[in-house]
Amino acid sequence: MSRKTGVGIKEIGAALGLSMMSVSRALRGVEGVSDETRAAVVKAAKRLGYRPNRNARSLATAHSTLIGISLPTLFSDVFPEILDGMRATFDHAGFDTVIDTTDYDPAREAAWVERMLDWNAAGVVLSGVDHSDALRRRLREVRIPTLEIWDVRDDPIDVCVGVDHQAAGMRLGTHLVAAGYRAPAFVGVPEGRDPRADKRLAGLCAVFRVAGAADMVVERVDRRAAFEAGWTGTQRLLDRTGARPDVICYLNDHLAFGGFSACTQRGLAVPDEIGIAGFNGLEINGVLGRPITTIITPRKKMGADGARALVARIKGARVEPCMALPTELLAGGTTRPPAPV
Amino acid sequence: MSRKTGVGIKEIGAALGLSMMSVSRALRGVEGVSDETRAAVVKAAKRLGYRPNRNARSLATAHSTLIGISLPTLFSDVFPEILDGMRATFDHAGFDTVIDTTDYDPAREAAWVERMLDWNAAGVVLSGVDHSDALRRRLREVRIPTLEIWDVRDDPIDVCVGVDHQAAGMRLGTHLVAAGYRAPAFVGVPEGRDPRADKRLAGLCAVFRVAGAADMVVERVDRRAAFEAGWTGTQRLLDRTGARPDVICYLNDHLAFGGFSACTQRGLAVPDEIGIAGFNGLEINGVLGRPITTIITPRKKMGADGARALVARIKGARVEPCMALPTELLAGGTTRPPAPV
DNA sequence: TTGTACGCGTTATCAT
DNA sequence: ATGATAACGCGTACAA
Repeated sequence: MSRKTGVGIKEIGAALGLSMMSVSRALRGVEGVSDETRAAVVKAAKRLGYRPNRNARSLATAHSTLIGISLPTLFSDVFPEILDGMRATFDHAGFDTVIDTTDYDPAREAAWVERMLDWNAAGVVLSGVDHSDALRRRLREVRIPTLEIWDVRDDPIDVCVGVDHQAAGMRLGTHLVAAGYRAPAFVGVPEGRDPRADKRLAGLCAVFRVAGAADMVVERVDRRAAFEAGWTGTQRLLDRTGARPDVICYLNDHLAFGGFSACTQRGLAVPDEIGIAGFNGLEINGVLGRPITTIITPRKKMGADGARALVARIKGARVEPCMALPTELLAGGTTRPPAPV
Repeated sequence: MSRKTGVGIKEIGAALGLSMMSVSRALRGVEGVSDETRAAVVKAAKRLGYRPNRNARSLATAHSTLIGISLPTLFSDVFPEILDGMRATFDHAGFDTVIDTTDYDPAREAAWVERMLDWNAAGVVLSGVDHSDALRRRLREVRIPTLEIWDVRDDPIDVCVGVDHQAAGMRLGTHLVAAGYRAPAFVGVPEGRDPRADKRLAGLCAVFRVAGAADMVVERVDRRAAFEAGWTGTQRLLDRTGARPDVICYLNDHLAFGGFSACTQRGLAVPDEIGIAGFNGLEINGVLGRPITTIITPRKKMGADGARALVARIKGARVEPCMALPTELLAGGTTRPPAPV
């Protein structure tokens, strides 16, 4: 239609008898305008209710202030917390953030990256570090600053900030082994759906294997609802003939709480008959009489650090390509204390 | 800079000896191109890796496929669920969604609306129906399709889809009064922060007042973390000299669980010594041995219905301006059953 | 069916 | 310090 949108630079210029360029310069705060004309322009812009047209600006400059953030899900507070950490930094630096959720679908993630590129995004944030070669190549080709958050690897697409999930799994496993557990089980989502959880599971398995424990029994539940997934997975696990785990590890604390609830409802004493361990250190843990044994991850700091790194990359600075943040073991009341040495 | 971005319509035309318009028509799927040229164009576009420039398109058409969604917070799963309901519809209709969180700050919401207008957004979604007159006027002035979600009022800015929070509060109150409770308390966030919670509280107060109950005791906690807010608020409430509530209502089920936990830790028997009631019907309720008495809200359906309404408005259709969705009372195990008549 | 001319609002470049 | 001109990539209107 080529319809006019409203008050533009042209109108301001007309009202003041100035060229569009002077107005543009004045508004952007760049050099080359006298203080008085700048003041006049700013005043007129305010009076006329001028609003810059971002599309036109992006078209002219071939870049935008958009940062696209791809998250698998917004449930369970984990990614909202990471987001919380990123947002302040991005806002402060003048970027607009666009969030998309992929529901753990790589195809959706790839499609979303293309859409962001269509918008001339300034940068993108992906969750995790497991992406197809095609996507990795594509992002490097177009040289768009890219942050991979929540997980780490030595060769990120551009920069990554997260925690070492396999190491976290090993750390938890070591603690459980020290407590004398030898028949571990794991309740999570279908394999491949959450690569981070798979890595943590791998870490657990490795430690228990070394300790000569029984093989890890794994129960996978395909549900979005975390508490219910933990509850259902635990019921199914304990219904299995021959499954006699002495400790159950969960994808995260919400699943663990669901599992804890299921165990209690079955009359199993925690931690005497069965141990329960989660992951993340979610806030529900702060109100439980018996805190869940877990690994605390610095989600907010991760978001803040990641955002800072991405902004630096956008500005052309070099930054450490891989930042692994420390985690903390919380020895809760849902597992036995480690045996004294 | 005026730098070229990549392969555009021009390049495709040049490669095929066609005018830009034929290429544009072919790519957009509009009439006026022979099937063979269209096929050739599509093939060439794919081969050359053509990607449309959304900024240019928006600039030319004075509208975009962007839908801006403003949410107060992404914690506690409530808004993620509403979002979940909206997303599928918007995606299917070809819209890109941009999410922003305001942390319950009206100023942030207003600023975000302006940014969306700068991007020529196709429509906006606001949370709740309590917005400043200035914002209401502004949105109506620019005639942008606007959905207000989660709450209802007779005169929305454009359309609203939600539940009647005061009625929900009254419904819960009626149930509690029938169960014999006469000394109510409420634990929530500072007044004005969550207008929906304030309305529910008003509904509760009205019902208890009519029943001749003691004045509602209100404890407000300023915390983002829901479980902990409920826990802390309950401790503070019960530490007050003279506060002897027989039932505590909470802003939502997560706060209620925190409160339940606090009561249990203080040795109070639920529901015999004290009743606990929440709101929303969050999924944690599905794993508790003693489900929390609550009002179940249809959050996913709300999102879906709302998105459909907004898409209809964007397409110029008239729709019912106010859609109030039904809620459901869940008589859980944290309150006494209603006395028999 | 296809092409030409121009505009969308802004910024870059080169002049004055 | 300020202005004129062209360009960003695409779509509309109208002509051929």
